[in-house]
Amino acid sequence: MPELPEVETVCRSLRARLRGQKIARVEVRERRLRYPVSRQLSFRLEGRTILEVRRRGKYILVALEGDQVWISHLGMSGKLIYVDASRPRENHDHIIVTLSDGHELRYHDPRRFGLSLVVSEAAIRSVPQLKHLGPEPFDPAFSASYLYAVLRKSRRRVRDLLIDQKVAAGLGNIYANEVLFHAGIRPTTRAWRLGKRQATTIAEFTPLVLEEAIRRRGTSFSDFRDGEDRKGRFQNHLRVYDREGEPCANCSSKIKRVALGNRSAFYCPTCQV
DNA sequence: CGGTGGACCTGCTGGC
DNA sequence: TGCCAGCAGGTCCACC
Repeated sequence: MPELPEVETVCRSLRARLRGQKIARVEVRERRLRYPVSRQLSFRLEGRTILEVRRRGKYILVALEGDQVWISHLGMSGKLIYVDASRPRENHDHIIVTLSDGHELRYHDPRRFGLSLVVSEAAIRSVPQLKHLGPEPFDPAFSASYLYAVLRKSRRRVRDLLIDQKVAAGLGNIYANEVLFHAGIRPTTRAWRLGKRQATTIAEFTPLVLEEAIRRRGTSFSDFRDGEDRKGRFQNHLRVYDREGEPCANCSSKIKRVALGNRSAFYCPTCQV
């Protein structure tokens, strides 16, 4: 569910709420996430003060005093929400963090595809899930020449390449499809067939689309909520994703859907070649 | 190494 | 109304 814009929205909405707070207590009610939650999670978090909240790809990093970082991934259906402690607990509230101001931070994830672990700052580089992440789309390293070099040597479909976290950290199926619409390229196109100009267009549109989605606080179909449990609004501005049969905003052709691997790709048959 | 398909989960929707 | 298949924003692994 949550791709870069959604994770960034969660981080921004939590940042001011969490900074400076002390973690009073951590209750793990369900350890069976994508990876089992360590029995030492509570011990490593309790008593520490939160310094900052940051993001890497689709991972949320909460830095704590004492050189510890609490890393969360929301999988497909996860939420990390800051709520009043009096609010009733819900099914699938797997981790409850009690804060010094009387609020709780709740990790909620029906499908349990997420992750939650604590490491030292120095160990972030060696966390298996993080160490192969590619450049952030807002980083200068995500340049036209970088992307062209990656595209030209791959026989994969361009949509598959763009959602590979080694290529661009944080891009997922929604935004890969949206970027390709703006670039005028079909998601099914083999990457090596694209030229420098097309690589440049993709490299330029990627941060623009993501920035626009962040401005609208992410895409909420059913699950996604920000750190205060509010929906995003970008679902109303999608050009192709989940719009099969609807008219293209540019040319009114019907948007098409194709299955690529196990997941859907969407495109305008007229605007995307 | 690259590509494909399935597995991990729950919940919602649409067709019959 | 009820049941069931299909599908969902992510990631990893086995297999060819």
